[in-house]
Amino acid sequence: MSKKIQNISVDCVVFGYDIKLKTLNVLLIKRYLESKKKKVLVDDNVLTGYHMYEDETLDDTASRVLKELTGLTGQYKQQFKAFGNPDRLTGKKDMLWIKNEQFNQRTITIAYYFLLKTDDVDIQNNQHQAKWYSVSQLPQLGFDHEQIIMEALDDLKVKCLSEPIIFELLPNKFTINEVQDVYQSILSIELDNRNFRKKMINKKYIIALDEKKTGVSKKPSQLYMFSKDIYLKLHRKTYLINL
Amino acid sequence: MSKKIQNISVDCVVFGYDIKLKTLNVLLIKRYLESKKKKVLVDDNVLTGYHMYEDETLDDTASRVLKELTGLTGQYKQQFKAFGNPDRLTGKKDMLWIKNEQFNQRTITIAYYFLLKTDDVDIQNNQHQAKWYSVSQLPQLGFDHEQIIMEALDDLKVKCLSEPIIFELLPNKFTINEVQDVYQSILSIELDNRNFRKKMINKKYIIALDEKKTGVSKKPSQLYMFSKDIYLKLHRKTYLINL
DNA sequence: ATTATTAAGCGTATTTTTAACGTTAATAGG
DNA sequence: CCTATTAACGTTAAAAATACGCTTAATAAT
Repeated sequence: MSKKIQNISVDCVVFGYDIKLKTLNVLLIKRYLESKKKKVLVDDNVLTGYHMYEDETLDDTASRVLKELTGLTGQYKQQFKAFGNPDRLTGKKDMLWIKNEQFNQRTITIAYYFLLKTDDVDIQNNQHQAKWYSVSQLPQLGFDHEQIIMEALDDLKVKCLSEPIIFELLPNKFTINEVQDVYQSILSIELDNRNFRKKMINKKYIIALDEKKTGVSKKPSQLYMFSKDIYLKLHRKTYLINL
Repeated sequence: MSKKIQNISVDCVVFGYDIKLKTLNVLLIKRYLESKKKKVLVDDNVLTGYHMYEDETLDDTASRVLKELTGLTGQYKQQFKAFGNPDRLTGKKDMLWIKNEQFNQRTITIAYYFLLKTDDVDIQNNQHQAKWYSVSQLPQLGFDHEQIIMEALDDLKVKCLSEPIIFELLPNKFTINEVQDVYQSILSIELDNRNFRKKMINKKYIIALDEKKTGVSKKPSQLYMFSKDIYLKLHRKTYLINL
């Protein structure tokens, strides 16, 4: 077993999109304070994160965090920022009693976010009591984790406008309106359905299937899939100065 | 004096724009290997970076690196990625002799880039023998520093298209053609001068001065300045899905 | 069975932006 | 005074974004 690196951790913002409720969520766990003498439940929530091992890459550590939390592997992940203010772990007054036992050293955390579907996570049988929270209604958060989530969301907002990562949040087969809903959830805006639809259908890498989605809505809706192959073939970067 | 954190460093990619040569450059120093017994000059170049101190923020450390290297403070800086592969410091064979003395521990580095003008740095009286190298003709680089520079450049390419950071590389008063040259240097592309000029002049935050630049070229050229105030007032983000 | 409701989907006019390229203007140097 | 050179203005056509009217096919209510 490889050695833990004590002062470096990887924290993961696990974004999960709920296709039925049309909400972007974050997976959070309850926080415990542990010292040699006692273990106390704190009344707030935190991201999951682990310390790095000596022989791991940063990406490895992030993947390990996700796997232990959700059982999932191979999901889209993105390192977006390192956090390391000296007071980031000791901001709260209720933690002073434990300060010298657990937090006698600075911890720098490298923050990642993951993109997946809430449906893919079995939230019931979960040792960490993990729960989904809508990004628009976050509960009380521990440490600097609210800041970390907000900066993850900012990065996601920028990135989803220029890269097709939105499809990481949807099933393989989706309707145009479902894509629109994802954008609206992430960006907190309203889009014109007719113009959005036109734009999407014109993309060569959005492929109409011989299949319709029935039952859910009034009129059955056309199903599409995203072809990463076609996207990659067509997209050598075009530079558009847009200040 | 505060304690050094042994396994966390901040490496800085110092981008300097040379307005006369129209090149984007990186400031590099010669690499030395130091052990208790000897100090040897290695035949390659590296970025500057220091270990963090216990009471510093990451931004503080980055600013300290730049100040010690160039004497400058308050320059534009951007944290862009953390690097931490287990083998990142020990890739080269010539370093095996020193491996167990200096590099017995993993070092994670948080990488920043800075934007400034080559003119602002006094390269002559420099204790580190720092030198500018064009990003298109980089010399032999130590560790994983070539990768770090390339990823910094990638980030800069993306960011300069959506934020007005280009002006960090230019003097307060500049011509439209000088702005175009910066874009061309960073992006390695050619732009149509007439269309570029039109686009720039139409921006409300690009302000024509009562002054012309003479002597350098044939026809005297109009000088402009960038107003950050106006930019910030006008720019609530507009969302343009551009996949 | 008929009708109202609702989400899906098509179409068209207007404005804005991009892209391609022709032309004129002001200087330095001979 | 002529020429080379860089600055700067202008025109046009194509493409993209925006705004908005209208039809269609299902389900739910009467």
